Amino acid sequence: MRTIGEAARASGVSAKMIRHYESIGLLPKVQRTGAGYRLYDENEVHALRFIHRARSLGFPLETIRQLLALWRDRRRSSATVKKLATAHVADLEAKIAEMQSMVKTLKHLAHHCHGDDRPDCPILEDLAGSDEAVPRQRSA
Amino acid sequence: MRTIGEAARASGVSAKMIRHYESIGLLPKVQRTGAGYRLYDENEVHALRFIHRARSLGFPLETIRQLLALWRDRRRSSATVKKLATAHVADLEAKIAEMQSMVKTLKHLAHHCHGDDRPDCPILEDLAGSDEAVPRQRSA
DNA sequence: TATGGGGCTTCCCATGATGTCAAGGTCAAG
DNA sequence: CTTGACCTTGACATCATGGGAAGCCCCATA
Repeated sequence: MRTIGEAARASGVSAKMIRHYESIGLLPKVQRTGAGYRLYDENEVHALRFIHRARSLGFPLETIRQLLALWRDRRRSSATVKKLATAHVADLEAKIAEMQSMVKTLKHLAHHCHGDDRPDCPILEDLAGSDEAVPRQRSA
Repeated sequence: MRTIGEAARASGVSAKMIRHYESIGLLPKVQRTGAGYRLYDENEVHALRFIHRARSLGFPLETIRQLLALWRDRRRSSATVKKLATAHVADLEAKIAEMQSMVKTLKHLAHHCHGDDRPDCPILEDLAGSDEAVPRQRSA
């Protein structure tokens, strides 16, 4: 039986987050000492490590909730787990693609920016709407 | 002069966000009608478009604040702008690398997961700490 | 002119995951 | 008994955005 601080150190999840996970029902309420201190046994610390690892792979807490349930369910099908993982991979890849597109654009713009004392800058021109830059009050 | 809804449609920034940007001082307070309706002129809509574009490139609002100031400063140096952009690119690339590492691990795990009715699943094994899975109460 | 619909106002709450800070109780060692 | 480390809860911050409620305003149409 460990206190929350010990469980935090043993799992890599901060005490703050352990309490938070409990408050949102990701973890069950654990035993308490007479003074109200939380006490964690080996199984609970193991679940914390599970969460920590899942977070490090970017899984959102809601998915981790499902993963934990599957982990505990001896009758689970690996297909269910795999679906969650591949869906997460798709999410990640979508975000990566979006960011790569940003990087591409930004690098292109930065490449054409002198980066000296002069004020002229293709980056600002792009942001300002290069193809429509400061239209002199198009009477609309 | 446009109302907030018109400015939103013209800029791509939601009315909700326009108000928010004003409240955090990203945008100056604009003119109001007698009834309290905000009114936007062409310059202000232009600034909104600027923000919209910058957000689409992933710039955080604090950086956009600086970019707006530079945009308005005729005595700016393009070097300053370029620094902001390249720093942002570095941020993006760091996040991309992190996510790519997640994807790599997840794909590897998923590849070895049967994805059928059986419960055995390398993904869960990894999360559970494959190399240390359920240590029978290591008396610590 | 009355009424309705749509737009505007402000304010509060929620998201997702985490952190910081504060005020107070507790425990163990000295 | 004091001190310091640890625990408790709760509020607030981050970052950018959305949703919704309550209420006022404006215009068009019947």
